[in-house]
Amino acid sequence: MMIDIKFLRENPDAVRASQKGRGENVDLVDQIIAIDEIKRAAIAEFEALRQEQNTLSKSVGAAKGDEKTALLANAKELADKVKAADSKRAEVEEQTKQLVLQLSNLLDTEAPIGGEEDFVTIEHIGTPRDFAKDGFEPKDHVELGKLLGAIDTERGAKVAGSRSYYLTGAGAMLEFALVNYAIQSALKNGFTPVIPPVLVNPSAMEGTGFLGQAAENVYRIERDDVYLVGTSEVPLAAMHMDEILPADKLPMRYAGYSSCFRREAGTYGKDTRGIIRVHQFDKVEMFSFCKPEDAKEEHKRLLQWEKDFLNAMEIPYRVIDVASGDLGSSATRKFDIEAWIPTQGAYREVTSTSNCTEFQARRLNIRYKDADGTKAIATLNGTLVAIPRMIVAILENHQNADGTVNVPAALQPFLGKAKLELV
RNA sequence: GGAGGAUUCGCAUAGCGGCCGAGUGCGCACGCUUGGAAAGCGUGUAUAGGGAAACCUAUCGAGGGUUCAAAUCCCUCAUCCUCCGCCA
Repeated sequence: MMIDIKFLRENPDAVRASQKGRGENVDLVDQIIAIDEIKRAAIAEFEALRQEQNTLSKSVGAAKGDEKTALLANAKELADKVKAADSKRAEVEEQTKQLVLQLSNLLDTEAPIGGEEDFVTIEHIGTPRDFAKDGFEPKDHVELGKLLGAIDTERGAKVAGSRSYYLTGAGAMLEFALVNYAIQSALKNGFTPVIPPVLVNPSAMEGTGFLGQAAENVYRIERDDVYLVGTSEVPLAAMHMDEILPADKLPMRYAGYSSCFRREAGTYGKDTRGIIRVHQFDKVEMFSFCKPEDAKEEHKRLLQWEKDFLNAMEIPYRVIDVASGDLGSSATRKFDIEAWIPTQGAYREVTSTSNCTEFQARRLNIRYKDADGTKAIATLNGTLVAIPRMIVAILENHQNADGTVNVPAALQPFLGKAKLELV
């Protein structure tokens, strides 16, 4: 399930409003309410018959002789009825489940309503550099990557097709430095570092909500019925699938480092140059399990840690509150951080944090337990660093007239140098 | 890829057609006992669904089958362990 069916039964208007805000199917709500009633009737009927059968079966065991023969005849007839009622119940339950799975998460009432363009800018941090004042035209990351021997997109395309690349020399070292710095900050903030599987089974994919509208962007290995994850959010969320977590351990925070795979279907014209949009990249992802009542606070914390990272990289950026139509089915609210990319004269998404409330947890059957019993848990995720886009931002923002690039102070200990030199 | 074994309530196990939602030990919680603690004693200790409630229903890796009745019998699948092969 995703939305709590009891909640839906009692607050159908709230669910309708949410679906409408996302630009998704509103009628679904009424279809579900209708079939839910049929389902409950079917359950009641099955259970009544089953109860009768259980009682009768017990008396068969105790009876002897003629009495037993007579009871057996009755019991046989009843068994058929039970079987019929049971398959009816199973059928209706499955139909209900399929419909409920189509519902997206309930929108946060504070999330802006609208499409991709209707985001609200929350703040700007830092000032885009004035290259005119510095007296040179900025080079883009592709050119810088070549001069530094850091990025090789031509050979990437030769070997693996479009949207593929090699990180070499300083580029590869930059990745290691970024990952090490990210993991070190995550450790400070109470995260457990994780290297998760990137090849997962359908239930993990389904549970995290990536087989809905997002399915087009997922690589599937048909022969073995497994998927390549587009983010370590998937294995991190599914890690506790079918588990009950102890309340006193919450929040549980994981920092996953993994490769991410995206088909990028339907983006043919977009970002064809460089490594802004690629089929494979590495990323450090924050993931948190917490009590639903703490989720909003946790979301703010994730956002703050993302900001801390950008600040440490000394890159100007803005924070946006993503609008309802552009949220993804799991998220109730999403904040993106967009870094300033000088050669594009634009802010481009580098990290993103979503509050999924109980949506994923309900589908993955993850709960927590305290003194009062077991309850729904909330999940949240946020990018600490997505390597290629961060490399783009660093190269372009910190370049010098000769093509060398200054290394942000925070990265210098990890990279062992203050400047990337030409090769 | 081939052969065998396993999968039961947090953990370890018992159960091999009805008296089993399930016994025992450990663990855990509460209480008694104690100057305090340990030991001892007692009680409790899954999850989900339906119902206003009493209560009922489901779940012994998953799914199907046999049967009036399945943890127990049969089939399929998954995972783990051991051995063989292959690869590193």
